[in-house]
Amino acid sequence: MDQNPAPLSVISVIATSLQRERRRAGLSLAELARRAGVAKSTLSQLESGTGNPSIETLWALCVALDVTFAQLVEPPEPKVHVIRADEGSTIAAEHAEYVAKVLSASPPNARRDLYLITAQPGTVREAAPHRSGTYEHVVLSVGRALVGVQGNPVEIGPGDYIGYPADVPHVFEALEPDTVAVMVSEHV
Amino acid sequence: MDQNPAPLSVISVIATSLQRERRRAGLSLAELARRAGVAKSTLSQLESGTGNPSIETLWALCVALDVTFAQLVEPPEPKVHVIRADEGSTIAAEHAEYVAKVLSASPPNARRDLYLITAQPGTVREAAPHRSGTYEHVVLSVGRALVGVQGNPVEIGPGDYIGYPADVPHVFEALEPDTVAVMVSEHV
DNA sequence: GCAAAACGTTTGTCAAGTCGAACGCGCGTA
DNA sequence: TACGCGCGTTCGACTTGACAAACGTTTTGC
Repeated sequence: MDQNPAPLSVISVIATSLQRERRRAGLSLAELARRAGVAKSTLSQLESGTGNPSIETLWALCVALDVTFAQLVEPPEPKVHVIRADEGSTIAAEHAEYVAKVLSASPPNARRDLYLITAQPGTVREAAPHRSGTYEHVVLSVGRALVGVQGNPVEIGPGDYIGYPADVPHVFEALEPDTVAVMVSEHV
Repeated sequence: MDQNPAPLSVISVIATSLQRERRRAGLSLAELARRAGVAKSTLSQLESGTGNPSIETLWALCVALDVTFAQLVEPPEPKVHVIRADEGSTIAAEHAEYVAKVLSASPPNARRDLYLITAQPGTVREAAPHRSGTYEHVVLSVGRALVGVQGNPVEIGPGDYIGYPADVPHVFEALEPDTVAVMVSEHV
């Protein structure tokens, strides 16, 4: 039932993240333990990958370190990445009237995806609701479009921004040829 | 030792989130417990706000529910939001040669910010490194620009995308008048 | 209408996390 | 050199979470 990449490594990820964030904050193990209100022995075990912290313990450490929960459980991976306008894999709809290019997906723990959308008028793209907690941001670059939740879309033009919950039916309808937009789809 | 706003509420948030996501998935308490490999008594206690789950337990539930960690610890708040091209607060640099408009900030637990950038040629915007783990995505809409880490920027044009770590010095230099770009700044 | 099953809760036992204290280590100082 | 301080680790006792089993309740099916 587990094909996930990190069943028990969650602990080791937290171990390294904890140490990384603690040092970034310039705190000693004892000092952080004091501020978070946990025993330094506990913190020592966590950073060494031993043990399986409770939520309250981890939360106290998050608060003391001023970091988010996700910062401790998701490993980083920073690299410069360029995708030219004529490169990248595109996700075409039925016709070539709606083309979405994935610029930056968010594996493995989904968070947000970044798309470049090129759409033609004449067809309405009705998207089924995505998973709960999904929210989409759209910035229109070229053209005009009707965007938003189904039944109450908003017309936007170049430079306009719209954000809307995407866990309900929503639409994207180009009103001019070669309408281009940048879309960020994120999971809460 | 706890003055934080949510010492035990973390548990209650998880309790409600857990039940919400479980029902959204159409699973019974016993069924979810079976899939996640945890005792249903444990799950029952968690959903009732009793107890303080360990990371491994919560992780198993996240995997079984196919949700992210953040989905269980952060309450949602979905609303449609529109910012017209001539609206919104802008962050101007020295002159009017670089204008960044905040489209979507990410309070309170910083995650990602969404900007619309309008820049003029002639000045190089050199940004100091942001907090560790920050990564920026840029999609160019109009014009041309040199973007990327300092010392090794990349020239991009309309439709081009570039992502780069922003916890090191980086630059944004417009090469044409009225260069427009969408930028997503996110914290890992 | 009753038996069988499923659901969610409660209880008791065992394992494990948390804590405080003691320990070894390195460093600055008298 | 010896002392004191802070660091991070290890050890024993206590507390608590995870589990399996039994419970009462509701729903399904014969």
